[in-house]
Amino acid sequence: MTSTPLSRSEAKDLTRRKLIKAALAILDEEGEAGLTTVKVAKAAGIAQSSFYVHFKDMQDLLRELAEEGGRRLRRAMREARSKAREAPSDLDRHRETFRIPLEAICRHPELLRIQMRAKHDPSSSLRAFALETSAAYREHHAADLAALGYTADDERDRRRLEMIAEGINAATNALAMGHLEGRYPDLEEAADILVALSRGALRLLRSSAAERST
Amino acid sequence: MTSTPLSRSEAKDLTRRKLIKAALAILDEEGEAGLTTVKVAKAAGIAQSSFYVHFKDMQDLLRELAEEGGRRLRRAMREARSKAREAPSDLDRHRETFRIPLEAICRHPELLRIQMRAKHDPSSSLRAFALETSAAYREHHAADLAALGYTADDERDRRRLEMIAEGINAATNALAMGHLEGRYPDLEEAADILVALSRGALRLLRSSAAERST
DNA sequence: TTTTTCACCGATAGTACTATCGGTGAAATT
DNA sequence: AATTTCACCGATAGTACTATCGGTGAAAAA
Repeated sequence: MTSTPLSRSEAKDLTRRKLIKAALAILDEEGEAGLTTVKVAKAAGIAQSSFYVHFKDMQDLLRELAEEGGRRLRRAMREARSKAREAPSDLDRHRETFRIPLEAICRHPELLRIQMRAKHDPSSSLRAFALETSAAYREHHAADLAALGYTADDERDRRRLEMIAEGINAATNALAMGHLEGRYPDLEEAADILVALSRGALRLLRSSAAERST
Repeated sequence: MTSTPLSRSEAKDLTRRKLIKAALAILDEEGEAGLTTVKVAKAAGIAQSSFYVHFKDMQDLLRELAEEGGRRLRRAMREARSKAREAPSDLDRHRETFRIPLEAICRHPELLRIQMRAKHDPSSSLRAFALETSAAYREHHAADLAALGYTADDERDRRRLEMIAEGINAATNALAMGHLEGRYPDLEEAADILVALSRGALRLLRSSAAERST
């Protein structure tokens, strides 16, 4: 065992991280309603009153959580994009566009669970964050589809592209959750379905583009 | 104005319905966390303690709400099926399969909001109901797709059909919510997208069926 | 008419959580 | 070595909600 001659600030930072980690676990297991200073402090191994040494109140902790979540998400989206670019063919690139987020969700399912919950809960402190995240991911995906060659020239096509992105996102989340619940054991099959779904939608864009050029 | 010589049982039933209605409104506006006997009773115009004349506790009211919701949903699914059958062509039938639920959601968006929230909230008393509802709707939609001629013979195709149904359902909900939020003003466009999405997925089933018969 | 029933009331005990307080000891500074 | 700082502690006042109590008056039953 290594001895632990922690400086005061190091020790404080460690406790703070413990609080955040504990909050995340409780948030996932019991939801925002079950998240109390009593439980978080106990799980982090400190007194309830000491919670306030680190955060002004629970809102403050949740704000921090949202900021960290946002940072992680932006990093993940950047990485996903550069990874997908490595794919040799258009087909592979299209497929990677779905495989990567599916795997990301399965690596940290609690983040999606928390986000999906907050998105629809008007009382949630994380709601604004969840809505922003959703919008960011929708735009990201719309850009991905556009990068595959389905450029949207007019207002209507841009809206369509966004609808497709939103629909496909929702389907991605649903299938990932289904996988985690054990209903769809093979993640590759889920990716197949998503590719097929988006193919159908993109065919719509292509056909309307062809119509226009007639 | 008609005079109101209500019998005792009629008056009680009226109060009960007022409580349920108030609970639904609060559930939609503030979420399950904001649902208290104080607020529900006040909104229904009775004393907080009188809440217990009608329900054992809040769980009891939520159970009643879930049962009523279940009854409504089953009725709506029956009606949707018979309505879709009226469509003259296969194409129209396919489109109606999406138009009908989209319109149903927009008629009572609070029901979907409450359900989506409960589905992901482990602390929710309505969670079991939300999960059942989800599963029922998934099966319903899978049956709809099968009725369009995409019969699933083996295990793999059955699972695929279910994944498609789940994905399309999620997309339907997402687009309906987007419409309600004002992002997608035209519900017909949303239906177009959903038809296109499902077309793509069903093409996958058809191609694998063709492959098998080679 | 007399008696019983019961939906509703106000009061209140009990429970859970928040947020602040002064006190303590060890780390950091002087 | 003396002093200051501060992360943490236990205690507790304040707040919000739950669930039960006995009381009341009007409807229903006798």
